[in-house]
Amino acid sequence: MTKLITKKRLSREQSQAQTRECLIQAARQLFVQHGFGGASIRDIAEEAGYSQGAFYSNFPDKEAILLELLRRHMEAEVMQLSSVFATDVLTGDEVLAELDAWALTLHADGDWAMLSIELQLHANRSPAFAAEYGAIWRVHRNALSRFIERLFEHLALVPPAEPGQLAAGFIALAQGLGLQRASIHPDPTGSMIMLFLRGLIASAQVMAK
Amino acid sequence: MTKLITKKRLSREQSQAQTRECLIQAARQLFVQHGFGGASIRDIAEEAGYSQGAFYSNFPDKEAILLELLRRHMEAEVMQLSSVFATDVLTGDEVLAELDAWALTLHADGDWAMLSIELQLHANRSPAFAAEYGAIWRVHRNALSRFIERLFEHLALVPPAEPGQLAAGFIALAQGLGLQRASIHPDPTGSMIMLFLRGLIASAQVMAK
Amino acid sequence: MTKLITKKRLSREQSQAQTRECLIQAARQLFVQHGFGGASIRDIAEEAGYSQGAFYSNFPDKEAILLELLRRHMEAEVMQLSSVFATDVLTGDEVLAELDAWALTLHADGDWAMLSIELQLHANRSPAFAAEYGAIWRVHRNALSRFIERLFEHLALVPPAEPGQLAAGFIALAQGLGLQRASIHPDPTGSMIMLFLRGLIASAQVMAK
Amino acid sequence: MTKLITKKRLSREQSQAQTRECLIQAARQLFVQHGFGGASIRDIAEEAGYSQGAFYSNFPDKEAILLELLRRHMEAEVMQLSSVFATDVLTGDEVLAELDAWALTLHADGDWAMLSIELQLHANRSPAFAAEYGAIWRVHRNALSRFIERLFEHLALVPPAEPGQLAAGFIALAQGLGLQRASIHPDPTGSMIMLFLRGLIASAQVMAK
DNA sequence: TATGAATGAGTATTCATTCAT
DNA sequence: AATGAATGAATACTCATTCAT
Repeated sequence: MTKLITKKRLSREQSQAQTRECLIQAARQLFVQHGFGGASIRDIAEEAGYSQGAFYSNFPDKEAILLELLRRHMEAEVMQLSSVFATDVLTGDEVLAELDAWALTLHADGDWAMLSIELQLHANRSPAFAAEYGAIWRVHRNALSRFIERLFEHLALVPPAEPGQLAAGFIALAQGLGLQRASIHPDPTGSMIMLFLRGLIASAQVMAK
Repeated sequence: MTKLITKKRLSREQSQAQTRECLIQAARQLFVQHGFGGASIRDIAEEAGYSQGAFYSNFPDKEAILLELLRRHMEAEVMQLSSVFATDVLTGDEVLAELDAWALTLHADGDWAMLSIELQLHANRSPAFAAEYGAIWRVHRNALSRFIERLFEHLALVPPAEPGQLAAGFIALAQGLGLQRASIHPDPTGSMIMLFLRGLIASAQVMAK
Repeated sequence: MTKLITKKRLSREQSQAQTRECLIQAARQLFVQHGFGGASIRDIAEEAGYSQGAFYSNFPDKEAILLELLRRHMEAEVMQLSSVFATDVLTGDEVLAELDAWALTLHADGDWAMLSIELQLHANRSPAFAAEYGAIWRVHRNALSRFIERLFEHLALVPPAEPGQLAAGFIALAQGLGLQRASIHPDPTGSMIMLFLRGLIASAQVMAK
Repeated sequence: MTKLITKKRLSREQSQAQTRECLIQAARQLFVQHGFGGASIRDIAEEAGYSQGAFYSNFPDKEAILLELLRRHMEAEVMQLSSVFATDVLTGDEVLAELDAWALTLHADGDWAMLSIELQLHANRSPAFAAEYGAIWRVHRNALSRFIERLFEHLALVPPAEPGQLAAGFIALAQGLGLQRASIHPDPTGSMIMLFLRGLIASAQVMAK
């Protein structure tokens, strides 16, 4: 997102918020395209239509803008999942339908897949970043985990493994497919995830009364 | 692996092979630790105990050593898979046991997961590299794909999707789990993969006679 | 020219202009002394009293500073020639006197000869540079060419060859003499040029009415 | 010139002489194409079909092969000029015809023009090289100088300047035109030189009896 | 707040040269 | 005499970061 040239006078705060926003969107785009290491602050600032100095007026360093992106994604993700939880009474088929929709969502936001991998990789290397990242990741996994739990309850089946582990597995699958999608071939991320999920359901045992 | 200071005289060829080997192992280690972009040739050469020039006497550029690592891993992988194919008469259960062993292998080589992701990411960004990488990747997937095909034949089941796609799915899962393992928690990649595989088997239809 | 340490506060623009100027003069000196290939950016920056980064804040690459030097010389050259054209009514002898003065000017700027050769050599090897260089060179030759044309008109003589070719010949002579001057012996470039010019005049035919 | 693969056994000396010759021709070609600084020893050795070590078995360093090229050119040049002097009785017109032929020779050996400039430039920068180069250059100029002297004697004219200076002027002109020829336009070096020479003749005074 | 010139440490890569074979 | 792996210093160029304006 490039700097908007507007005639309306913005208050100081509004104007700063706009600068921040432009920088964040530019960073997002460039991290996705070239990775965290491959995107330079100069390029981010330029893409946003500002100077390098503007970057440092808004963020202490390069890592900070990556964390901001993570924070934003988490917010979106949480909202999405909680909207699924909103309607509490669902049949097993309805839940699967919801999941289908969620899987397609993953597919749609192709950018996020790459960004998510950048985040993960950076966490693997920067302990400071790992702490913040880990916390957010756990929230994400727990949400997915509770979802899976509920799904099996609805179906009156015993999950074939601890729900937390299944959740981690699905996140891994989504990340791995995202990694491939960019280069290998246009692949059906969504349907792949559903395929594995249906497999898990098929192999689950009926719950003991 | 640092340069070995040996008193034994090595022949020319042996000495060169040693240098090459040291550089490759140093590169492997540093690529895993800091990523392709994060590992400098200076560091690789230093870690190996040689000068930067020694690197360029052995490899045309930085990408070349990454490809060499890929080539080596593939050789190992292919040997491993073909050893499973060696004994032709296996019951369904025997094949699953073999697979269990194979899945544990994946887990053992923890480094490879990270390296594999570096490879994939670099391919996503360097078209020249992507060409070479893609070729090797396809070989890998096809080997796995034929394996899956055989497995379902043995079990007299119809695979729930095209074997090539299932293969890609398992590779994605392994990569994604590897990505998590380094930072999140020590998790049982192998058993996760078996879990999904058993699910697929459970959801497959019996083959029509 | 080394960085001037001044106590006076300079405005932003003035300070940048000073940096640029120091770099240009340092580059000029080192290109003359060691050639384009032999002068490193590190040396240029150091000679100017700045960091290498300062160079790249002011010029996109090494070629750019060479072009800047060319541009500057051309401006000076064009101003000089146009001042000769200024007074329109000149007798043949007066024109020759003007030329004598101009030829001595060539001699004065001893450095330029070497720089001019560096420029030409670099153009012979870098097609990108050749394009820019060629354009400026043609302007130079055309100015000289028109001058020669006018001179022969004044003298009512037919030039013994196309003025453009004669201009190229004089430039070649000046460059060749410059090349020798640095090492062989201190020789009077100016008078040599006049000698050849008077020869051409002597061998020219009287213009038909 | 690439290594010749011959079945005939060469004596040790012959074989070394062949290696030397190949290296010299390869160096000649690459110095012309890329300049002295731009041609690497690795490239020269490779072009000749040998290893870098072979270069150092035959020449102490890079400058040595440049000097060897100079020495060879001098031999050729001296032979050429002395063949012109061979026939002692020539009319003025015959001498001009000879000169025409000589001028065309200059044109033909386009390579030498560039090499000559490389030589001159390197002499301007390396005092050690300059000493050797200067000696050879003076021989060349003196030969040309005596030639010009004789020409004017034949024509019974007083040369318009010291013959040594005229000789230097013609060499400069030839070098300058050579410099331009590579990049600017296909130009008539030979005829340009004759044009200037005829001019000098036209402007010369008849010799006092 | 935002600018962007300047810094200094870093990058991949090249090269003349050495030396054990 | 010829090889070519290895060296060490140099090269053009990039980048996150600082700071006077």
